[in-house]
Amino acid sequence: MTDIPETYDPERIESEWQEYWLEESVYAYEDTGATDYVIDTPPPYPTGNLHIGNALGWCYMDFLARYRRMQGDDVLFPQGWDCHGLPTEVKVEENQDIHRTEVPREDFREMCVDHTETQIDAMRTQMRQLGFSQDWNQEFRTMDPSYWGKTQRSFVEMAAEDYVYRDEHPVNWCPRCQTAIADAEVENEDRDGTLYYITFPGIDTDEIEIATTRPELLAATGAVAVHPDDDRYDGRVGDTFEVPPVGQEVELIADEEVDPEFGTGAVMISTFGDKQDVDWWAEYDLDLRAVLTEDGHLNELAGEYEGLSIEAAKKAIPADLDEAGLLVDSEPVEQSVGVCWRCDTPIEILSKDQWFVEVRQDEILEKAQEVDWVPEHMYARLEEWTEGMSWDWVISRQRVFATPIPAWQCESCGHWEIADLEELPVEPTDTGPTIDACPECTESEWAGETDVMDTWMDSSISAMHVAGWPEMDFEPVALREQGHDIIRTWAFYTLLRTAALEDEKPWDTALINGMVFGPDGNKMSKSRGNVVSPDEVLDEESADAFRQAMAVGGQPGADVQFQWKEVTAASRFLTKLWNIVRFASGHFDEDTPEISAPAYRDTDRWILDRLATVTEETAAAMDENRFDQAVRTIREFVWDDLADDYLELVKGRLYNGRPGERDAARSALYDVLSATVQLIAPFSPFIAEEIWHHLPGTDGSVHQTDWPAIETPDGDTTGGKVIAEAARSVRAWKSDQGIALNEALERVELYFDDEPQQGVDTYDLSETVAAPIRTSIGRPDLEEVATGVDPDDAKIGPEFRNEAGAVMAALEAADPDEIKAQLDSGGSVEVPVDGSTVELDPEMVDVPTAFRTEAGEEVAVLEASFGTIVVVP
RNA sequence: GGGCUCGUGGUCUAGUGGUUAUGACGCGUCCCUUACAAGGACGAGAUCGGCGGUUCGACUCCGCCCGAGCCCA
Repeated sequence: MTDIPETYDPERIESEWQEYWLEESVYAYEDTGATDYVIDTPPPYPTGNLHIGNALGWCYMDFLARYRRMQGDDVLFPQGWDCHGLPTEVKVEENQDIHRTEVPREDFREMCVDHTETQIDAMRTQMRQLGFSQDWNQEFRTMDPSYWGKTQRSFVEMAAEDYVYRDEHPVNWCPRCQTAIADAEVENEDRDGTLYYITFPGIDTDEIEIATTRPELLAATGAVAVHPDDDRYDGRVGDTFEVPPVGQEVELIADEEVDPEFGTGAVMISTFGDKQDVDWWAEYDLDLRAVLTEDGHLNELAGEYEGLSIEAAKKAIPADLDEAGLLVDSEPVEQSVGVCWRCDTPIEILSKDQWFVEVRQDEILEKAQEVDWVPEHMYARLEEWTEGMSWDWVISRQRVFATPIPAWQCESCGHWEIADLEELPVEPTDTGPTIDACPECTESEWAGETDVMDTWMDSSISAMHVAGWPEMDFEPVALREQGHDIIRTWAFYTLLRTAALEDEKPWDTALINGMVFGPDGNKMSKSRGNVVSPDEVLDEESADAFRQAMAVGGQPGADVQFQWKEVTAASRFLTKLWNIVRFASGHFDEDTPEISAPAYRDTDRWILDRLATVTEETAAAMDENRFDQAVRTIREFVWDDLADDYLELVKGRLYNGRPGERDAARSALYDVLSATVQLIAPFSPFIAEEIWHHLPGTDGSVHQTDWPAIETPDGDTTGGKVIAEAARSVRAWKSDQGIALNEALERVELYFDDEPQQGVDTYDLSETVAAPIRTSIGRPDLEEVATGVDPDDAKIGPEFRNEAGAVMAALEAADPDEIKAQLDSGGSVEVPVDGSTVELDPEMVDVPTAFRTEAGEEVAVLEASFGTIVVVP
C-alpha cells in the first residue's frame, strides 16, 4: 500500500521476517498427501561458525526447498548436526584445562555436549540470518541418544549381515590422535624428505645397497625387493643380508611392483612403511616386525633406539650408520606423505585389532548409478574413489566423544557379543549385555567395548534418518546437496550404508556444489588473508543480496569466486525492485486486486505475455537447478521490461488516464508485480516477504503461495512489443540530443516494413514520448541533405602541407550537396583551389547529413526491428 | 603419473554450429526526467588460450599443445 518506506532497509526487513517465519512456523513440514520433497541436509560439524562454502550449499538447498514448496510439494528441510569427533574433544580439553583421561568418561562426554550446544546455537542463528528455511522442529543431533541409538542399530544390523567384522589388520594410524583412521581421512601431501642410500652387508654373499626415506623403519624390515628384469641383480634373488642397525636377516625377493628407476632399484620392505609394504607382507608371508608404538616411538625391536620418537630416530640412525660406514649417500627428495586430515601428522600403518565394515564396491556403484548426479561428471569422482578402495573401512576409533560400539568381550574366552536391537541405545562401558552367560564358554564376566565409532558412521545414515528410518519403510529421499570435496566420504559412506541396510539408493538426486574461493580467486585461507565470512557480508550488504550473488556465481558444481561486486549488483537490483514497488503501490488501493475485465491496451497484453514467458523460463531453469539462469531471467525482466519500458509506458494512464484506462494499467501492474515477487522469493526471501505484505489483497506469507500461473491475455501481444521498442528508442534519442524526456515533440512516425497483424495501439507511446504518433507501411519518404562539409585536418595536413589551409578553406566553402554527390558516387573528391583542381581521398572529407520531410522539416531517423521511426522535433 | 573440470573485454560471467558474442562490476562523456543519481542515455574496451582438422560456415564439434584448478596415486 502507500505506507511503503522510502528507502530499502534490509537490516530492518531481514530481522523482522526471520522472527515472523519462526513464530508462524511457515516452513514446518506437513504431510498433505502431495509429493514429498525431502532434503538430506548436510549435518555440519558444529564449529560455531558457518563457512561461506557451507553457505553456498545451503543457498542451493534453500532455493529448491522454497521453489518446491511453491510447486505444491510437501517439503521436509531438516537440519542436523554432526557432533561427535576429535576437534570437540581437543577444544574441551583446552577450555577446561584437563586431559580427557583425567575425568570420568561420562563427565567428559557431558562437557563435550555442553560445548557443542553452544556452537550449534551460534550456527543456527547464522542460518536464520541467511534466510534458510529449515523446519527447526526436525532438528537432529548425532550426539543425542535418540540419534546415536540409530547409529548403533545400523551397526547391529550390518553385523548381522556380515558387513561388520572385527579383525587384526593393518590400519592407518595417527600417532598424535592415537587412533585408527580410515583411508578417506588420510590426505597426501608433498613434503621434502631425504633419500638415504644404505648398505646391507651380505651373508655369505656380496652386500646390497638399498634406498629409503624411512631409516627409522630399518628394524621393521623383513625383506629386500628388486624388479625381476633388473639385470643389476641377476642371479641374486634368494641372497640374504643383514639389516643394520639391529642385524636381522632378510632375503632378496623379486617383484614386478618395484620401480627399478627409483634409488638403487632395491627397496626394503618394512612392516609397515606404506600400503605397498602391506601387500608384499601378505603376499610373501613375511614376519611382522612392528617397531612403532601407538604414540609414535620406537619399541624394543629397535634395540638401542628404543624410546626414540620417529623424528629423532630419523636423524640418529643415519648418523650412526654413517659412522659405521654403511651410509653410502643421501640426497633431498620430494615425497608424498600420508597425513592425518585433522592434525597433519604423518600417519603410520600399524596392525591392530579393529572393527571393520566390508566395502562391497559393486553394490555401491550399482546404487550410485541410479542416482541423478548434478552435474553429471561428479559421478566419476565417486566411481574413481570406489574402484580405488583397497582396504575395508575401519570404523573403530580410540576416542571418547562418539557413538559407542555396542559390544562386549567375554573376559575369559575373548568372544565378542554384539548388542541386540532391543538393548539400544547402549553405552557398553556402563551397561552389560542382557545375556548373562557367554555363548562360547558360559562365563559371565564382560568388558564393554571402549572403542567408539567413526563419526562417518553417524552421518552416513542421515538420509535414512530424515526419511524416518527405522520406524518408516525407507524410500530414497529427493535431494542430497553437498560439496564435491566430500564425495569420497559422506556421499560414499551414505551410498554404502543405504545399500547395505536397505538395498536402496539413498537419494534421487545428488546436487554437488563447488568450492567458494576468495575475492582474489584463490582458495580461502587464513594465511592468504582472503577469507570472507557470511557474517561480514551480512554486515556490509544483506542476506538477500548475498543469496543472489551465490546464485549467479556460476552453475551448480562450478567453483564460485566470491566477489563483492556481485553482491553489490544484487543489492542494486533489490533497491530497483523496491523503488518499482514504491511507485506502483502509489497507484494501488484495496480494490486493485479485484479489478475485473480490464480494458487492456497493447502494452498491458505485452507485459503480461512477457510475464508468462518469464515465469515458465524461471521454472524451467529451477527444474534444471540452473539458479544462475533463473536469477538472470528475473532480473532482465524486472529491469528491462518492467522498469524501463512498461512503467514508463503506463505512467500516462496511471496519472492522467480515464478510470477504465487507469484500471487496466493498475490491474496489469498489480498482477506483474505480485507474480514477480513470487518468482524472486526463493532467492531473496526477505524482500519478497516484505513487499508481499505491502501489496493489497495478499494474505499470509509469500513463501506459502503457489507458483504463479500466468494466463497469456487474449488478443495480439506483439503490438506492445513494438510500442516498447519505439518508446525506448525515442527516449534514448531525446536523452542523446539533450532534450528533456518530458518535452513535447512535434510528431513521431512509425514506418512498418511489413504490415502489422492488427492496428497498433499507440496511446501509451504517445503519452510516453510526448508526441502525436502516426503509423504507415513502408519506408519514409525523406530527403537526405548535406548540412555541411567536415574536412579531416589530421589527414589533409600531412598530405598537402602548406597547401592544407587553402584546401580546407575550399572544402568548407564548397556546396555540401556537391561534395556529398561526389562521395556517394564512390570516387575521389575534387575541389578547386587557386584556379586548379585538387583531388582528395574520400576518407579526408566527411559530410554530415540530415533528413528532411517533403515539407522541409528536419527530422531524426531511428532504425527499429519492425521498420523505421521518424522523429519530428 | 592417472581422472575430471575449466581457459570468452581490466575483473567475473552467459552463450555451446550461422548472434552486430550476453550481462554485471569497473572506466569515460552527458543528463535531476512527477519510483529510483544505489538512477538514466551514450561510449571505449574481446584476434572467444594456441595450432591443426571436420563443415558452405566453428567461440561452439574433433585432435594435439599450452595454462589453471580439483580429486586421486
